[in-house]
Amino acid sequence: MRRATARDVAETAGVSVATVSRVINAATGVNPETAAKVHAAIAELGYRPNGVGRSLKTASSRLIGVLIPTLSNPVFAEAVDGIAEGVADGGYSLLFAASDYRREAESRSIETLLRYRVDGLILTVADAADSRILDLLDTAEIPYVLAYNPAGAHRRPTVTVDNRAAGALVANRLVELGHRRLGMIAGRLPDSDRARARHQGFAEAAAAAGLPLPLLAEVPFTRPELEPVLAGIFAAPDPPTALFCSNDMLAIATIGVLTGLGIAVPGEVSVVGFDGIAIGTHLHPTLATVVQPSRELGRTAARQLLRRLGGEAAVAPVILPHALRHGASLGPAPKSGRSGASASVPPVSSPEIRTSTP
Amino acid sequence: MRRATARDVAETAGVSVATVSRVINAATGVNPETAAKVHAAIAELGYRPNGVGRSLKTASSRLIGVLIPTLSNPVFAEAVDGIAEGVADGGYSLLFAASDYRREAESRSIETLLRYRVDGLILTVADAADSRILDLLDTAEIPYVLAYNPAGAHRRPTVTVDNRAAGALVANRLVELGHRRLGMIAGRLPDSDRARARHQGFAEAAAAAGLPLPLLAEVPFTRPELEPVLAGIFAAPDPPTALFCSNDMLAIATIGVLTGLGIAVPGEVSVVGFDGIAIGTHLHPTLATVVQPSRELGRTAARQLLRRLGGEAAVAPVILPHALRHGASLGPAPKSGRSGASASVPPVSSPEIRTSTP
DNA sequence: GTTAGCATTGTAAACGTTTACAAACACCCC
DNA sequence: GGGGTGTTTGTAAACGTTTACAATGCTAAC
Repeated sequence: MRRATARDVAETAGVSVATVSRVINAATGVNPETAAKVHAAIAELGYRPNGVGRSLKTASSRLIGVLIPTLSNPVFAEAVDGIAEGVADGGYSLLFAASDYRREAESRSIETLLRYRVDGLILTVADAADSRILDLLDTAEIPYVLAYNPAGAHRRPTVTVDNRAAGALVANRLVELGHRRLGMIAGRLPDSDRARARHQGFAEAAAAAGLPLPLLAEVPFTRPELEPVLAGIFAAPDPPTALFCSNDMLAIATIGVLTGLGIAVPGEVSVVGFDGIAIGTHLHPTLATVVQPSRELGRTAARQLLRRLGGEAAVAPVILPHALRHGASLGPAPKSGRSGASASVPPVSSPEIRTSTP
Repeated sequence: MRRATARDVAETAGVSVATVSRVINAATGVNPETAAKVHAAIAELGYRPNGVGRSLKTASSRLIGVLIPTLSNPVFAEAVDGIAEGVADGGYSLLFAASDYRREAESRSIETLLRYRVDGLILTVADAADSRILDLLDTAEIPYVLAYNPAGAHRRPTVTVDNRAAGALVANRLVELGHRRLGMIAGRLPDSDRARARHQGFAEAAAAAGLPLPLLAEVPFTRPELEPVLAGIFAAPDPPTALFCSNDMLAIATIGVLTGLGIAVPGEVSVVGFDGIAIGTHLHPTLATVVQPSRELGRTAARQLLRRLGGEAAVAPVILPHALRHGASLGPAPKSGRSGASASVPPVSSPEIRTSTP
C-alpha cells in the first residue's frame, strides 16, 4: 500500500493540500471544524508528513550532522549522548558519522553529511587549526561548532577545556609528588590537536620546573601497540617514573601492559589519564585523570549551534572547567630508579610549583 | 552566495540538467568530452548534489535509522560503531536517536525517524514481543532489524545472543561453585526483554538444580539507586552469596556499592555481569561476565538490513555466540553465611549440573 | 444596497533532483 | 540516397511539501 500523502489527506477531508499543510504546521487562520476534519483524515490514513518534501521546500532539514573519531571511546559516546539531548529541545535530529581518526574519512564523512543538507554540524576533527574541510565550511558559511578541539588562532567556535593548562596541571602535580623523569604516551600527535595541546602544557610545565624534556611516545589511536613501546622505554636506563597518557583508554591499556611486564603501578611508575570516563573510578588501580565534563560538553556544543542557527552571529569558544581527579594509579616517585643505577632523586623545590584549577 | 544547483552546473557546462544528472550518477551513455566539461563545471562551482532533491525523486533516502536506549552504556556504543561500519559499505548514513529506556520516547523517536523517510531501521526496543510501534512498522512494511532483542514467537528479525541460555549458563556456573542462594539485580524487567530472558534462564536453571527461587531486585536502568536496595538485601537473614546483574554497568555499580557497604567481592558475595564490555577486564576486581560480540552484532544487524533492502524477503533471526568470561568478581561460595546464623551450605550434587556454551 | 474588511480556503508555483521519452545526429549497409 | 541502428543529448513531468497570492463568503458599517 502506497504511503499516504498530503494530497490523499486533502481528498479524504475534502479540502486542499494547502489547508492540510496549514493544519499540520499548526498555523493560524484555519477553521476549527476544518482542522478537525483534517485531523480525522490524518488519523484514518495514518498519514505522516514527508520530511524530505518539506526539507526541499523550506531549505531546512532540521538535521544536525555529528562527526567524531569513534564511539568506542566512552568520552565521545557520552558527548554524543549530550548532543542528542541538547538538539532534541530544538526539534533537530542527528545524522551521525565516525572518522575512526582518519583525516580522509573526516572529509569524506562531512561531504556526505553536507549532501543531506544538514542545518549545522558538530565536529571533533584531527586538527582544527589546519583543516581544508573546515575552511570549506567557513567559506560556504555552513554553521558548525567544534567539540573538544582546542580554541586557537583559527578563531573557530568550539566547546572544550583548556587542554594546555590541564597538561601543565598534571606535570605540576607529578613534580609535587617528587617525579623528575616524566613521560607521555599519546596518540599520534598530528591526528589530535587535543593531545598536542596537552603535551605542550605538560612539557612547558616540566621545563618550568627545571626537569628534562619529558619522553614522548606516539602510538596509533586505533589498536595502539603498546607492548613493544613500553618494553623499550623501560629497558632503557633511567626510565620515567610517571606517564601521562593523552586519554583514558590509552591509560587503561598502558596500565594493563605495564602490569603484564611486571612493572608496578604506581609503585614503580605512576600513570595519569585524560578524559575522566566514568568507569575510571572502578578500575584497578583506580585511574588518576583529568576530568572533563563530556556530556555537558556535548550539550553545550548543541546549545551553541542551535543559538547560531537561531540567527546569532558567530559564537565565541566556550572553555569548560577541568579538574584533576586523584586515583590509585598516581603515587609519589619511587625512592630509586628501577634499575637501581640512577642517582637518588633530588628533592623538588616546592616554592616554584603551582597547580591551577580553573 | 547561493549554493550551486545542477541547473547552475548545466548552464556553466553548456548542457542540460539531465546530462549533469547522468554524469554525477556515473551513468552510461554520456560522451567523455561532455562529462569532462560537466566535471569542470562541478569543480568550478563547488557543486554538491542535493540529497534532499534526490531522495524526493527516487523515494530512497539512503538513510538508516538507529534507535538504542543510550550511548552511555558501552555495549550500545560499540554496536552503533559496528552498525556505522556495516552500513557504510552500502553507502548509507545513520540517523541516530536514543530512547533513554523510555517507551514513549521510543515511539516518538521512531516516528521522527520515519518522517525523514529512512530506508530501514535498526532498533533495540524495550519489548519486541509487545510493541505497538513495531506492529506499525510491520503493517507499513518498513524494513527493520532488531538488535539485542531476543527472538521469539513474534517472528521479528533480530540479531542477538541466546539470552535465556546465557542466564542458565551463569546459574549453572554459580551452582558449580557451591552457591545455593542466588540473586539477580536487573533493570526494570518491563523495560528490557533481554533482562527478562536472562532472568528466566537464570531462574529455570536454579530451579533445575534444586535451589530456591533466586531473589530478584529491579532498579531503574537510568540512575539505579542501588545503595538502599543492596543494604536491604544484605540486612535480611540468609542473603544471597552470588548476584547476577542484567548488564555490566549494573554489575560495576553493584560491586562499587557492595564494597562501600563493607561486603567483600567475591569473598562474601560473587557478582557476574552481562555484555562483556571491554573495560571489564581492567576493573577491580576484574568482572566475570557473559560476553556478547557487540560490534559484530551491530555489523551483522546492518548487513541483515542491507540484505533486506536489497530485495531479499524477511530475514531470519541471527543468534550469535556468547561465552562466560571468568573474572575475579566470581568465586566459590563462602563457607558460612555473612551473619554466621545460617546453616552450612550443603554440598552440591555435581551430576545434575551442566554448563552449556553454544 | 454597497462595499470595505476580515477570516478562511484554494490555486499554482516553486524547491533540486531523476528519468521516460523524444529528438538529433552519425554511421553503415544495401 | 534511403532507411535502419545506435549513441548522445534535451524536454518536461514528477516526487511531497510550503507559501505567495487570489478568490470566496461573511459581517458590519455606511
